[in-house]
Amino acid sequence: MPELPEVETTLRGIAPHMEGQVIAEVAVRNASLRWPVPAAVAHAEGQKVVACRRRAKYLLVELERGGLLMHLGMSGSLRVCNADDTPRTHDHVDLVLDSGRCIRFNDPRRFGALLWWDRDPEAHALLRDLGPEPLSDAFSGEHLWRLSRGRRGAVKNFIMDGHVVVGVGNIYASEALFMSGIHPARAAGRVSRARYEALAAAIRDVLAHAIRRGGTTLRDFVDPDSNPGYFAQELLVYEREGNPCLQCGAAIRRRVIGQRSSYFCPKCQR
DNA sequence: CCGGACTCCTGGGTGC
DNA sequence: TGCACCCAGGAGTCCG
Repeated sequence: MPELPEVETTLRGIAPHMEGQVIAEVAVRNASLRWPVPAAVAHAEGQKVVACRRRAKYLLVELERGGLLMHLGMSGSLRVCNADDTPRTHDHVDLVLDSGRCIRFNDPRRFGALLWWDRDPEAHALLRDLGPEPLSDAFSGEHLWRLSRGRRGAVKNFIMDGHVVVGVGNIYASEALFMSGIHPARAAGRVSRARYEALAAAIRDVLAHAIRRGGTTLRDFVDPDSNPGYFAQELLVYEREGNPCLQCGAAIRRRVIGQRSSYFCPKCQR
């Protein structure tokens, strides 16, 4: 899944198929996702898709009245197919369009979500308290620096906290900290303002680059038209434990921080 | 408010 | 081949 670049790639894949189309049917084969898929998703039927958007890693399908909120969790994906294509294992929900095409939600681990909202998705409990988008003007080194004062938790956990900034998942957190020379376990409150400027720039760069490349392909990510992403081979530290740092040659280390694997260069990152 | 642990679930890889 | 075990991209929730 889906870190932010994969979600953005997914959005760009489905939007042209959905916008302006009427949703003929929401076919739920398995409602037990992270939260039970509510019966209210049927309100989408007969409605035209006004726009598809993304907020953090949530996909928003805006209809004339209300809309759908989707999250891909750790293993979810959407693909575009024909409504009469035979469903595969873990194909839990279809958004069938009047065009005869179908947006099919597949999620082996079922950590994903499909919810309904009535008005103003930004006010939804899941979206309300989120931090800025990393590729927006509201995100900066100054923002990170200000929020981090006095915080003693690891900087890696800090930048992965959606209340601070959205969309920085485990892979890109490791990558951005390497790019800015900051040790992932350093206390967030003990990183200087100048280094937060470098970190914010690295977060932007790594996410923007991954989006341009169509998302990472850590294991089996495919975009909605079933093309794989091509970013994985460019990762600098992630899953490179024991391999030489591309900057200094020291062995990359792996360490669990906040229950997640973190990769870093012990010489380049302080 | 903050930080850490736990939780949901399936599947792929590894080692015996 | 079988099986036990470990690990995995998220993030809400609970508890101290």
